[in-house]
Order: sequence, then structure tokens, then C-alpha cells
Amino acid sequence: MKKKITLKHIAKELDVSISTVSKALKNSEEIGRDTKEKIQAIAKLYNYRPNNIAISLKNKRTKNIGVIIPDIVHHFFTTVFRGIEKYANEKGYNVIVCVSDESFDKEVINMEMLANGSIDGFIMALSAETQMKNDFNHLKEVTEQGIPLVLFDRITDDVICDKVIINDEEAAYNAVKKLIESGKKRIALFTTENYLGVSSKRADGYFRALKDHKLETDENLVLELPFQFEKEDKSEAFFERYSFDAVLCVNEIFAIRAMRTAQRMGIKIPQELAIIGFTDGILSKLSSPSLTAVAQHGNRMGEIAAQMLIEKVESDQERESFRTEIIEATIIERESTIH
Amino acid sequence: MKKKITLKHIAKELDVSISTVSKALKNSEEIGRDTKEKIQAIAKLYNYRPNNIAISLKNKRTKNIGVIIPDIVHHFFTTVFRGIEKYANEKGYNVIVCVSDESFDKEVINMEMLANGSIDGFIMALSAETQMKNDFNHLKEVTEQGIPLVLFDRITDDVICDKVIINDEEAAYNAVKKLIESGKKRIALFTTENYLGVSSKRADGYFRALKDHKLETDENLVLELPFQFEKEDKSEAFFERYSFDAVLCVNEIFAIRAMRTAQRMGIKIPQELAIIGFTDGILSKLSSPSLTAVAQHGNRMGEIAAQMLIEKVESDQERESFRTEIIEATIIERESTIH
DNA sequence: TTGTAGGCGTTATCAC
DNA sequence: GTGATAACGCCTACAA
Repeated sequence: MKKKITLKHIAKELDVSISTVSKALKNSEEIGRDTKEKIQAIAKLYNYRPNNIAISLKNKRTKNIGVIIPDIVHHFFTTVFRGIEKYANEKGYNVIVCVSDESFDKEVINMEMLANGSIDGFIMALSAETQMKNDFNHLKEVTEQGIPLVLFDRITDDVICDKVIINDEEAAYNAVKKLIESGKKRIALFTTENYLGVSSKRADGYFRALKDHKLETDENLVLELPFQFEKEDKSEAFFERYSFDAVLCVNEIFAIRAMRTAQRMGIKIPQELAIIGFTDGILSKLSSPSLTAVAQHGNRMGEIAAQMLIEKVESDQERESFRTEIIEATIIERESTIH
Repeated sequence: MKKKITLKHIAKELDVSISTVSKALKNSEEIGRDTKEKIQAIAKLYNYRPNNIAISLKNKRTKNIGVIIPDIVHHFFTTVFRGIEKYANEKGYNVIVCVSDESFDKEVINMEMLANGSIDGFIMALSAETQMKNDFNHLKEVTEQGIPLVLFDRITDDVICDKVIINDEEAAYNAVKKLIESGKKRIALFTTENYLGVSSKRADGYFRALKDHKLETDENLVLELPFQFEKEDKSEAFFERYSFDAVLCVNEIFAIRAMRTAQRMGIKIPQELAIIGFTDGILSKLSSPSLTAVAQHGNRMGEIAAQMLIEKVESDQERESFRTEIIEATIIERESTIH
């Protein structure tokens, strides 16, 4: 087993000092031609690589980014992560991921684990529980320590930092508008329980669109579904009780479930029921009929978040200036709507 | 901005030595009651946390695990990652993820980035390109340096290390057997180009099952599809040219595409065409009809991989003993097959 | 041109 | 009981 080689080894082997080796490997002008060549040759031979940890300790820079997301199985977060990872890697950064599992406690624990020197900055989306508790002390502590933080998608106004979001309200507005313009009159909304964070903005857009187009808003047409509903389907009863000719869903899963339920009941899509879902993921693309979706451009979001973070990390200037980047969502039309 | 507090700060503030502070915070018996209490009080007040990097340097242990996967958007890898992350976090480890993007070069670069002290061990699945090139020097270098390595799913016999896989050959065999027993006679296989790695094992199982059941094996019924085919669909022509009443797909995406193509052509599922796909992901669960799938138990795979790795990392004994853990795939029956 | 010394933050050993 | 010292691996200002 080849043990990891250090400057010290090389120095001893050539009977020079450690600092000479260090300088030689940086091609410093101070060192003489032949010593330099000898050292570089040996370093190559042994395949010397500086120890990242030692460098981190010295520079107080880890070149690691901490990413905390509620869930990695959901397509949207996956794409954001992909964008972060891509940009970060290009800039020589590694990405440490922690999954909060929508739990406040896990979010706190993960942040504390990483905040003690392991990373140079955080990129995160708030867990559902955190949004409900409205407790952001763990975020504030981190920013007070001067660790840069970028929030994306699930953000809060209570913490002052850089943010990246999509125009949720407007996107929902436009989606509903599209439905109305295609002749739909009674439009339902499938959203999350206590519609937290982004869902509430989407609901705002939904209601505004109805009002602007002089359609009555019927609270009955808003269905709140449990966060992670995998098995039981409350929506069937909903379909039977109320009549509607279109539905906007705050995520892809809700949309697909709605579609399946409708199909099971013999409802024709999109003629009798048009569907639009947020998140333009694999499900939307590959379902049949394929699903018209609000693309959130997760990849781009991730890239921008990473860019903002690295910018902050690498600028030593302390002047606090934060911005919120808004990404335009776009509607991808497919078979589940009339156009 | 509260600067990060160190032992030194506390020592200076209380006018004691650094080592006294260090010991006091570890509740060492050497230190007197009152000094200890004073120190601990101040540490709590300032919310002192030891610097991970310094500890890593000292211990030569980072408590980080490096994970290198070909792709994070694919459901299977996502679930494996989830399993790794979960187990690792429980054991106090963080996970650094790098995506190789199916590229050999990126895989090498990522490994080198992490191998210089950033992590205690690797968990990885080989990129497609690596499997084709059959070049595993980057893996061998890592193991020669004594860095533990666990390969999962996409493995190679050329590297000696711990491995976790599913019984791909057998799983494919059982899937085909199930199709045959339900009365199907002409069974197609949709696989990846040059069917590398796992795909070739699945093909083996496919052929063996046909032979065992005295069905003719027709090379024409094997369709090789490009690795990441998102847009164009070669399969339509295939459907027109050959006749078959069932198909086994080496992944979920291929299965859904096959289903869509069949539906477009008016073929009834499962009566006229039964479909089974590998990977029991969201797509399989939520498609209509829902898809019978070979569950690869990614979560469990990830947990086991993490367990094997951490075991190796934490055992200082050098005796080299490696094992290959095989997880039983199970078939989840749904609407796309007759049963 | 090369080497020495100090420091990044922590811990362990040994001396007082 | 408490503190000085060295060490982890690297870098750099300064001395020789």
C-alpha cells in the first residue's frame, strides 16, 4: 500500500527543507533550476498531491459547498442540485448534500454539522416543517457568522441573504389564464395542506387570474392534499362531488394523480378536463396523455444559486448587499390542455 | 458579525492555557472543578464548536464519504444516494456527491479531487464510458493508497473491493419466466447499446429463460436503444417490423416509451403486449396502466454500501477481506402484465 | 538560492 | 491541576 506522500517525505528524500520543496513545486523563481527540476521530478514520480485538508486549514477555505434540500427523490430538487453541482465543479468546488426530509430538526442538525468549518457556504431550500414553525434561528446564526447563504425556491423574508426563486404567482396566473382562454370556466386548484410557501403564492396567482377574468372563485374547488400522498386518494370523492373542467396542480405528482383518477372515471382529457401541473419533470413528459407543465428551470436555478454563492464566498469585501434573482417560469404545452 | 470562536479565544479571555481549555471541554479529570465550570460556561455562552477541519487534519479522518454516480436525475441512483446519505448521517458522516455524467474523464477528475484528503472512502457506480474503456486505473490507485472503496450496481471484476449488486441475471430470468407463464410466446428485449454492465447480465437472464422454456430466441427481438434517448423514437419502426407479445426493458424509461408507442399504435396492454421494466420508480407507479417492475431496492443498496464502507473506514486492521453483497430483486406486479 | 520560524485549530504527551 | 511543546501538512515572511 502506497502511503500518501507529503512535502516532508520529498524534503527528506532530497535532503532539502520543506519550504524549498513547497516553493519548487509552485515554480517559485527563488529556487535554483536544478533543485527545482529534481524536486519536480520526484514529485511527479511519487504522484504528489497537496493535502486538501491542510490547505483548508491554512486558507480557511474548504472549497466545499453545503446543500440542504428537503428531498432528493423529487425531480425538481434533483435538477436544481444538478445545476449546483455542475457550476460548482467547474469552479473547483465540491458539493456536500444533506437531506432534511422536510424535518426542522434534521435541517438544524445538518446545518450545525456543516457550519463548523466543513463548508464555505450554504445553498438551501427550507423544509416544510421549518416553514410552518417559522423558526429561522439556525439560518440567522449561520449568516451572523459570516457564512454566505443562498436560499432557493422555498425561501423566507425573515432571513436576509441572497435568494433565487421563480415567479410563482405570475406563473400560476398565466397557467390559469391559458386555461380560461381555451374556454374553461370552472377551474380547480390542487394544492398542499396549509399551502405553505410557494403553494400559497401559486394560489394567489390562481385567484387573481379568476378575478381578472370575471370568473367566480369557489373555495370548494380548492383541494388540499397531504404532502406526500402515495397511497390513498382523497381526490376521487372530490371529482364526484364537484364539477370542474380544468385543474391546476402545484406539483407534478398531484397532476398525474388527478389525471389517473379522471381517466379511471372515464373523463376525457383534455376535452372534458384540462390539466396543468407545476414541475416539468419526467412524469409530465412521459405520461399519456403528456402533461402541460410549468417549467421551473431547476437546472438554471441551481446554477444561479451556485454562482451567487461562490461570488460571495470569493469576494472578501464585507459590504452586505443581497439580491433576489427571479427566474421566469415557462409553460410547456402538451396534450393535457387544448391549444 | 460574530467571528468563529476558537480555543485560543477562550484561553485568552480566561487567562489560562489552550490545553487547559481543551481538556476542560472534554471534561478531563485533570482539571479542577471551578476552572472547568468557568471554561464550560464561557464555551456555552459563545457557542463554541470545534473546527472540523483542524480535527480532520489531526485525526486523518474527515468523516466525509465521497459518492460518485453517473447521474442524479435517474430514479435508481437517487434512491441509492438516499440510502447512503441516511445511513451515513446516522453515523455522523457527511456525503460529498460528484456526478460523472457517464464520462470517464469526469469520473477521474472527481476522484482525484476527492482523493487528496477530502474523504475517508468512496462509494461509486461506474460511468458508461468507464465500462466501455475498461480502464480502472483511477480506482486501483485509490485502493492502493488504502482508501476504502465500495462499488454498487455498475461494478467490475477488475478491481478488488467491496461490492453491492442485485441479482440482475436471475431477476431478468424471473421476469421473463413470469411473462412466459402468463402465456406470452414472443418476448422482446429493449436494452442499451452494446449492452454494457448490468444490461448484459439482464440479457443473459433473458436468453436463459427463453431457452429453459423452449422458446426460440430471435436476435431480431432484441432492440438496442441509445443510452439517453429523449427525443427520437426508433422503437416505432421496430413495432411495425416485428411481432411480439411481451417486452422486457432494462430500465423504466425504456418501458414507459415502449408503452406509449404501443398505445399510440392501438396495441392493448397487457392483453396484446405485456411490459416489464427494471427500476421500480415513480414512473412505473404512476403511469397508466401502471407498470410491472423489477424493484432494485436502491435504498437498501445504498444503506448496505454505506455500512460496508464505514465498517472498513473505522476498522484500522489492514487484513484485506472483501465481499460482494447481492440484493434480491423483486418483481412488483401491476397492470402492464397479466397475472 | 536556500532554510528557519510561525501559524492555521486541535489534541496528546510530558513536564512542572 | 495546569501549562508548554510538538505534531497533523502546508504556506510564507523573513533571515541567512
